[in-house]
Amino acid sequence: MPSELLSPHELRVWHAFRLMGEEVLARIGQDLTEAAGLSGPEFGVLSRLAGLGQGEMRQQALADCLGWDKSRLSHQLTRMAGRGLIKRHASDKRLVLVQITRLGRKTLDNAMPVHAESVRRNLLSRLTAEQIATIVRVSNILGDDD
Amino acid sequence: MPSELLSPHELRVWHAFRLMGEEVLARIGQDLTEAAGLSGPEFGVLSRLAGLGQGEMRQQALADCLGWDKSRLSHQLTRMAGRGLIKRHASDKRLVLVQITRLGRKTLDNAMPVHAESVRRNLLSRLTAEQIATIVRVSNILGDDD
DNA sequence: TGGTAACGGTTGACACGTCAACCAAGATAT
DNA sequence: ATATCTTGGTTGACGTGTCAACCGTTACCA
Repeated sequence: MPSELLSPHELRVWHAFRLMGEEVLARIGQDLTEAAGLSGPEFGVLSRLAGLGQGEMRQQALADCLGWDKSRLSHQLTRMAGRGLIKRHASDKRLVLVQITRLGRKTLDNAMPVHAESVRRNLLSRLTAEQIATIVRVSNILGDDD
Repeated sequence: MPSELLSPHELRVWHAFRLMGEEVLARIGQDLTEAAGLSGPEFGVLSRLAGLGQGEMRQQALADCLGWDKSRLSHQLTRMAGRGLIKRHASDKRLVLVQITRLGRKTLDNAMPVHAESVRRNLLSRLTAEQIATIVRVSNILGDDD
């Protein structure tokens, strides 16, 4: 049985795991911000909105496909509406439709190639096919709720 | 040459990569908070402080070994001082010593086994030795600045 | 010696996330 | 029909992160 505390080796694995995600995410976020003026979360919202929803979507559905809770999305949308990237308008009285604006669409179109290039440069092109396969398998394993 | 945009497969890899880190980090952070009343960042600060510094350390050194910038650490320490987990006191006139308090030490001692158990349950024990080795190798590759 | 650069740290503004409380509208049960 | 639950969404408070500006102090160089 393992000791109560993490061994040096376990600690190294843990730190490696943490750093891996943080650094890559940060770099891609910076590329996005510098080249397209969009943050990571903003890019996520806009791309789902444009992709799955043809530009218009119920807030609920958007939250589900992002894996976010409603509060997080509501705050994010408030900020993005302030920047003019999306619009909210109530259809029926109790559900809200989120719509990508012309500016949002334009910014997204601009950001997509930047994002693709950054993901390839900072992640995909650095790894072998087997390493990538392991990443995907590990992600599925760790994503299970037990 | 790859198309300008990410292919469905590339997209799957990217999403898998993002989720992997976020979910595990979130779970461990929750375990820590619920069982020991400490957030992830707070745990990081306290454990470095107790480990490398015997409880007392220059702010600079602490930032370096956390991989944080001075501003981030300053904000974090302000909050933690407010909670009574650490104390700041100027030694010489221009550098600040950070010291873990009795409460900080006690909370950390309480949190360490919780942290170890959570890291094992949410990460280490779910993966094979080869998968763990790949993670560490991949982390080193992705950590390089190019 | 005087100017300037580097070091160590703080602060304020703002984006992001989480949690809990709240609210209105429908749906359900009794 | 009234009470209650669920759904969809907002809000406020607070912790976390980043960026840029700022401020003393020391070091270094002309």
